[in-house]
Amino acid sequence: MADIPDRRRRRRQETIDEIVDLAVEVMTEEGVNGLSLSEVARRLGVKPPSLYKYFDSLNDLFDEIFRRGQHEHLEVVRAAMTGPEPGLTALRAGLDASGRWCLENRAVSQLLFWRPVPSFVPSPESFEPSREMVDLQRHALADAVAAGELGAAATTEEAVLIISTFITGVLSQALANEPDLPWGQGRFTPLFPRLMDTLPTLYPPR
Amino acid sequence: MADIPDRRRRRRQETIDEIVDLAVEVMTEEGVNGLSLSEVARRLGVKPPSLYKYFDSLNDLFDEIFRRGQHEHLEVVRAAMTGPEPGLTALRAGLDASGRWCLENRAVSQLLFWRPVPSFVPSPESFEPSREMVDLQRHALADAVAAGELGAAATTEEAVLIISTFITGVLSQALANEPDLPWGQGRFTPLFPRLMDTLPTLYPPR
DNA sequence: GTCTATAGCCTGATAGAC
DNA sequence: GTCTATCAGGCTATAGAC
Repeated sequence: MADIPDRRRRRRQETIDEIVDLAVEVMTEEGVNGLSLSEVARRLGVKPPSLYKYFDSLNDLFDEIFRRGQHEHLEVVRAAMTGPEPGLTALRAGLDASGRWCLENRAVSQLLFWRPVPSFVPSPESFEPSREMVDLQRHALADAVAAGELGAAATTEEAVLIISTFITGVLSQALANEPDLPWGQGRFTPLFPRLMDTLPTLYPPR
Repeated sequence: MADIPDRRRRRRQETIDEIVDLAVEVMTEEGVNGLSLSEVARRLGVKPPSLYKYFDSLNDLFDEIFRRGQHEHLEVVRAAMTGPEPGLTALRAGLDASGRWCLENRAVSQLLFWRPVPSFVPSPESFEPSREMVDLQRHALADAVAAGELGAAATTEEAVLIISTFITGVLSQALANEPDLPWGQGRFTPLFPRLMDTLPTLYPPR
């Protein structure tokens, strides 16, 4: 009988997962702030009040989606960067994986990177993965400098910002204008490799 | 007495302008799809049904905001490009004006370039200014090639896309992370000149 | 954990008097 | 052109029975 609490907790966790998945579905179809608890309840086959046993408010649900999104995105990028040769190769692999993930998770990406819901403010701890992300890129750039792929200036704040501008620009246009095409297809995402190729001229190794 | 219809029309036009201005205010405060006719009516000091004398539906109001936004943005860019020397200088002046306008009109920019309201589909004729915009850039690039500032490859579709990626990337990050800073301040918008400087290495004149 | 019931809002839109 | 009145529905969130 001692395992009954465990089973309960597991069931509860499964329900929470299901709610989050359905919520992401709704956001994808109706827009990020088209999310409503009632619609999620409808799809879960449950009445709206029942959801309040799992989330205290709509804002809490947003926060959980945000938190999971940040975490998943970070892990995808980290995984993609650990295999390949350090430096520029790893950096490109990571950003490539980021782009792919963002287009496979459009609604969540918009929540993470566009802030389309002014009333939703992510909790401070939700930002931790985003700091780690910058660290990953900084490290890859430092490796690239050490390997002679880039000049020393590539370890500045500016370099990180320029790289994130490349990926943000490509993704923003793809999400807005070609929302149904995966990474690598269409007019915009193929620009990314071309833009990354300019890094050695922006930060020439001496 | 023959001018009474004129005065009526003028009054009507003024009211329409006022509605649009208030709607943009609401979008700025509550998010693009936080716009509601009731809130506009409240601010106009009028009951919601009265607005239906001016717009048939919320969608029509969105469309008018979209149409005006496209038009105003195009004219701002065109004006900025006609003064200076043709070629790269004009191109940079135009994009600079575009960035400035977008940050001064954040909500409208989001409506124009991010499509955060899936249920809103702009009418086809609203897209005309956007085609003209591309033409302006194409012309400037052609001038730059003729002046020997860039290589012939700068007249390709790719060049236009890369330039729009630069401005989109910078603006997306500024709008999401530094929504209160004007063009030229903060961490992101100062990257733009730096990015434009890379054009001659991307498309080297021969 | 689920439900019904409900409070207390909000919304877009229409009909018809003035 | 403005209003009142109203429809018909949406929403978040809570209280309390089962």
